Amino acid sequence: MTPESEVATQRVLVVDDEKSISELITTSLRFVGFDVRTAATGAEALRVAEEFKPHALILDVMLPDLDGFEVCRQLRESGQEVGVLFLTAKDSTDDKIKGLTLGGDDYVTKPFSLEELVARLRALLRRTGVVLSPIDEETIRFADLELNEATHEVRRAGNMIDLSPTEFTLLRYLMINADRVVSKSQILDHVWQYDFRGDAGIVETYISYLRKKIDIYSPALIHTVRGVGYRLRLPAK
Amino acid sequence: MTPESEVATQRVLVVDDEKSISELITTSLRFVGFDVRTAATGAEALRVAEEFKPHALILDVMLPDLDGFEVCRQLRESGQEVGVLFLTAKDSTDDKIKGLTLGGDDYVTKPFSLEELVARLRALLRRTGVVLSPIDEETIRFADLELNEATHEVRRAGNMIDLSPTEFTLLRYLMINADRVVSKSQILDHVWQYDFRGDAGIVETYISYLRKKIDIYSPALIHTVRGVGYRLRLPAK
DNA sequence: GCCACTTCTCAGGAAGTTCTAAAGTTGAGG
DNA sequence: CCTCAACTTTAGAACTTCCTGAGAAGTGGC
Repeated sequence: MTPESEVATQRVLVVDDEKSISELITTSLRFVGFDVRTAATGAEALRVAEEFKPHALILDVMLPDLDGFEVCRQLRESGQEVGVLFLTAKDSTDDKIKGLTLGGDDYVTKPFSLEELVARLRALLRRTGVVLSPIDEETIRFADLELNEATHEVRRAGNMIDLSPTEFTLLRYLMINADRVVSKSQILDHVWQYDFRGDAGIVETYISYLRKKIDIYSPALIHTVRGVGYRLRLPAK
Repeated sequence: MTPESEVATQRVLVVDDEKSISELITTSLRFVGFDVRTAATGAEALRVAEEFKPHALILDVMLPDLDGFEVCRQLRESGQEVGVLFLTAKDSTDDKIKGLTLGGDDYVTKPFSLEELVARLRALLRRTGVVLSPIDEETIRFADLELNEATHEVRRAGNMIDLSPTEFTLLRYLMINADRVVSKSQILDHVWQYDFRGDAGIVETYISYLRKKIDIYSPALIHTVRGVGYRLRLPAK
């Protein structure tokens, strides 16, 4: 993730009772320029929201007191217009999760990758009309590469390219950091789920997959900087 | 490393229980103009940080009491906005060496070279918005030579030059000390990892590599000062 | 319940880097 | 202008990093 100059600051309230999770999210969001507050319970969330007036909530559905949906309901009842990104367990069979996207809300399952979370949050803010920064575009471009957040479509020189979810997230991370060298551990930290226990070797494998899909066109855009990391760049003059 | 006139002084807290390491770092950082304090334990780090209000921490993850992550957590909890450069063992199998590069933080593995450490620290301060000195640029220039930290690109008269990691670090050291004579042992102490056991002859070899890459253009910039060391300079008129 | 797809691990080999050692060259002092 | 130490350059051995293919394991669709 990269520091960006936001035109104005978007406020996000993070609600989770697991300290490690809420810290992870807070740190990342602050770094990419959000104004963040946290709450550990539903009651606290309602209290903080009242005076903080967040543009969006990141809300764990499992809270010690009220559940996430109830927090959301009460908030809306009190007239606050706010998009909500729910955090749910992967195997959640909760029916309530369904239909979330109808209301403009969205959900992300735990464990998530930080790139994914931030991308979803941005999409949510876009949908709910809170667009304060020019980086909140639906399409990211670099050279003849195009990546669309909304449709998950990727094109090189106009040709559609089919990517798996991980490949997509990795490419987006490279594109957001175009021209800069990113190390394998940075990639691992941002693109892979936070509970991934393997080593950075997997990044090499995925770079190889990506190259086979996007660098069969020339010029090659994904470059290795030996001993340092990878870099998306146009060939030097 | 060389004393530089900083516009204002950046405060760095070094936390490591190995005295030799923390002294090595402290001496180097002081010399390049940082205001440095040290702590040997996590508890001490928290105490010192409270009143010293450092801009950045250099923090060993292995401490006798709290570990580095815990120190970092408690510090952030207390509202201190501070970038952290973690020091970790190279072969660390610790699961926690995950997510270290989030939030603008970074890590360096032991053993490190001092140039590498200082470069990373500067990059970190740049990212976290503490830029007090003109040396904190992403591009260093001397004559028609350009070295970019973020892209790892080196150019001479606009031509891209491909350098290995050691060559890159050596050239950066010469450029930071442009016009000054640096001895072979100074180079060895700063550019090579602190546990390097070979002799200074290696510096001659790398100077030779570097010349073949950057001084094929004229005028030559790397000059030998017999019996003293090397010096980057433009020919006298 | 089978098939397609994705994720991840592993291992062999290719490529690049580091370092030593030894031979060649330079230059300053006598 | 001879000599010797200081420096330069080269070669190559040892090592590290990176790339890629193959396959196991897991997941989801139909």
